[in-house]
Amino acid sequence: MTNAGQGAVTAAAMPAGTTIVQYTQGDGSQQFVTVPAGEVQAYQIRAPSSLPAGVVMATPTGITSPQQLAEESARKRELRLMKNRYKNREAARECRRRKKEYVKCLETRVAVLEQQNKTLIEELKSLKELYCHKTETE
DNA sequence: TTCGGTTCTCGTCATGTAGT
DNA sequence: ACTACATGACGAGAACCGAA
Repeated sequence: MTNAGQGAVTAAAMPAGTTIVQYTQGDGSQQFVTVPAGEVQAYQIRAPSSLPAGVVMATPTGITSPQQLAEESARKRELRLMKNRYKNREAARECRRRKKEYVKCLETRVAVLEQQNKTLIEELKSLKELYCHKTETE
């Protein structure tokens, strides 16, 4: 992350006391870093007009020591976990929605089959009666 | 009214699977 | 091998309900 460039920050979805910095790296890929509240000053915060309300740009300053790099990678790891959590939350919602829908479908099918079963039972009954009368008269 | 038990809902983690 | 996604399992909190 030493080649970090500029990025967007949105505080809205973050745990209290942290902010996310999104970097655009040299190769154009997006990277994220969580920034504890106390460290926000280490970034040069700007707010270009092209970004949505509540989003600002940030440029990190001087991350050079091994310790800082370790902290940085720890932040990256935490951020990755956070992003996974977010995605998984959505996935779980979707999964449950599908499951509900599936169960509803099954219940509908059960109702239809029960009705068919009733009809068939009635049909069988009347056929039996018909058959009985016929054999009686023979 | 309130307390304890039960059910529902949601977020998270772990794990399996398919696609690249 | 790595990644993204789907889903089961689990725990926490909310909602509901009947008994005291």
